[in-house]
Amino acid sequence: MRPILVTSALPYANGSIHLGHLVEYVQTDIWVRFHKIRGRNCLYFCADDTHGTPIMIRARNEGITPEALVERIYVEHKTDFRDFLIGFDHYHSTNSEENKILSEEIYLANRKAGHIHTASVMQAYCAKDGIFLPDRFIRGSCPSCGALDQYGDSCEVCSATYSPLDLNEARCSLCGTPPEERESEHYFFNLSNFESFLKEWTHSGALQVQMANKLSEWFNEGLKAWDISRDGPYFGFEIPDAPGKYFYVWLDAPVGYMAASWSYFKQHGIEFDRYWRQPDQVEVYHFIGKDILYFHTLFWPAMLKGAGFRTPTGVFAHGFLTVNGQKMSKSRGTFITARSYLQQLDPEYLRYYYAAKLGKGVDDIDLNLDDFIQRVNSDLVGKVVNLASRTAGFIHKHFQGQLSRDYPEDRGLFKLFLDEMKTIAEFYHEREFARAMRAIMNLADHANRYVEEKAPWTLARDNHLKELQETCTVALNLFRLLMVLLHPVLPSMAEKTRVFLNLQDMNWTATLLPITDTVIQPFRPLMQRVDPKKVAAMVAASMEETPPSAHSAPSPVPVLPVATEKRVDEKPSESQTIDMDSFMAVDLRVAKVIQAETVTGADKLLRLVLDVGPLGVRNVLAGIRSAYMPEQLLGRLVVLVANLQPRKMKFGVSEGMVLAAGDGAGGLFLLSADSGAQPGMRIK
RNA sequence: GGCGGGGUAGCUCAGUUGGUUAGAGCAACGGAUUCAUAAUCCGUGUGCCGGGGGUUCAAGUCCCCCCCUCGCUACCA
Repeated sequence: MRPILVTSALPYANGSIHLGHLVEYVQTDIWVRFHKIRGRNCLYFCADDTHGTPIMIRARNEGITPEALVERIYVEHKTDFRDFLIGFDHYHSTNSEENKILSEEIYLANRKAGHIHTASVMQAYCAKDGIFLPDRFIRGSCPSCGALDQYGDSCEVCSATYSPLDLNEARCSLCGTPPEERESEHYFFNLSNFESFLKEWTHSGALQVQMANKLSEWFNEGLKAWDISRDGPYFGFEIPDAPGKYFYVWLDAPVGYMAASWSYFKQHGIEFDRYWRQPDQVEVYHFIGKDILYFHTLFWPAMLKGAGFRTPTGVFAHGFLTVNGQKMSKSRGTFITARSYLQQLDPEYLRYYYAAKLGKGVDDIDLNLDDFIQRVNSDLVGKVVNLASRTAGFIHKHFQGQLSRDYPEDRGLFKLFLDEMKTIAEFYHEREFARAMRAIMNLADHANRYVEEKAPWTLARDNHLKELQETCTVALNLFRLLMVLLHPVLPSMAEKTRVFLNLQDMNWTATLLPITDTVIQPFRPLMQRVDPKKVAAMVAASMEETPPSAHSAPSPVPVLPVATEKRVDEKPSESQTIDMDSFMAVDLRVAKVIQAETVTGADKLLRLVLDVGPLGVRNVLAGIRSAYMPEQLLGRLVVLVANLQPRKMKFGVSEGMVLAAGDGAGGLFLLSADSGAQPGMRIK
């Protein structure tokens, strides 16, 4: 079996770990632990994602350096993960030497291969703060509905999307200064160069079907070049040969997977290239949330491919977390951090509950707190722990902790369990944890039924000691198998079980033999039931916590920054020649603007009513509001594409298109016909 | 607005290529039991399978329309 390398997405070093993040880390950790206890060579890596404007700003607000902030968060994250029993082999940081070296290497290799180009970009710039402002750092009133204090990219009230430069009364959210437009040279990664490779890769079985389908939507829309640079000051790595330009945080974030492993390999004498250059040697899997699919299934494999590295064997996406059926919310107290959870509750409750909900798909999962209490108590305490609790007493009371010399007749239960374990192993491997948990609890029911029917309390009363000892030996053996099965989910309880039963380990080997003729420890509660009061206390405490800053917006998923800046691609598209017929297929006409008006709710459109002579009157929605006032268009002659398929839009049907020149960045210039031309004349 | 995923018992969810009286766990209710962290065991479901049409001998499962919900995406024509 080839070794496997597994990662979870890197949490952003701008905030605390919360229950939404933990879905992914718990899911990955269970999968990794499963493979490990079955003896497979498996390594699990992760790191803090440390770069970008939000980190820089937060550090500035706190009056510390970004490095100091990142270091502090690193310790916090690491502690949270440790306490949730997430067993990384190494937890690293993207702000590391390894990451810098690898990011540069990947960039330079791609540049050498011709996958990088530059282009000019218009962006909002705050002169006072001296930085280019990401969309989320600009606030103003929505140009569409007028709602106050909205982000620069979309309106939370009417859900309109727009450019930050279109906001009314736009202000830098840091200092309140109105931003100015400024041009800057940016570096782009030519994603479209990888289209055929990506199409092949995404259908190679590396992805879940739902994900592959989503990908084909993106392919249909066309792959766009990716803006990978940001202007300084920016907390990140400076781009080689480009002073003042930095890698966009999303460029070096996934490289963090490699950097983390490299750091580990150096300490353990493992060859880096074996893992990252030779796809036939090792399997590489990334666990991610479905929100960052784009980065992991397009940019990331393309970057790796372009730089001559191997690509991932699989990318597994999961859904979002809701709490009590709704988005996590601070006002409802359901935005719960890892730490507030731990202050009240046992991490294994949550690990089990998530396991009981998770499948291989990308569906969202719901943490219903009442269900959580019932489910954990009933399954873990009532069924599993109870099995040991109800039989161990007899073993100590009557046999000084000694199990039967030989494994007794057990109605075939031990064998049944072993057989079922094969199915359950398959479930684990397929990430069908919910099915696995159901199958395990079904076995627990079998075991409890056995105890019920043998009625050891009656055997004790009637002094049938041999049978009593045998019955309890069987029950404890079944309990042990259950705990081996649950080991990936409940590592701490598995360890307590190991001590309790005096076992060498709790591994899941192919040849599990019954334990007999041995002395076990006195039973001690292996898990306390969930106390509803503590759950309530946790919610209450989460309700009191006010958001530390406006920028850590609540989100049900691991949040990483997303590129949203507008960009201008200077590179002319590959122009092919067309024949005369193709050109003549376009029916261009002179048209006269007889009416022009703004469109309510649309900040880029003008509604034009055009006189096209013999063709009648046309209604056209044109995206030219940024350059023209309606009044100045009245009576003007323009060029109309008359046979364009009518387009139904949110604001009505557009029956054609008026031609204008523009580079997408700044100006927009309508074409017109010389005086003397008449509406409806054909242009050719 | 467009695209995609959902909508199945009080709760959380399964339901294979359409085929017998639609399932599981938890909760609830009735009974048993008392070894066990008020745990366990037996028994109990009149669920318009979101609504309405349609195809079919037969539809939760296929087709069309609508409603609700979540996500992505849109001011471009």
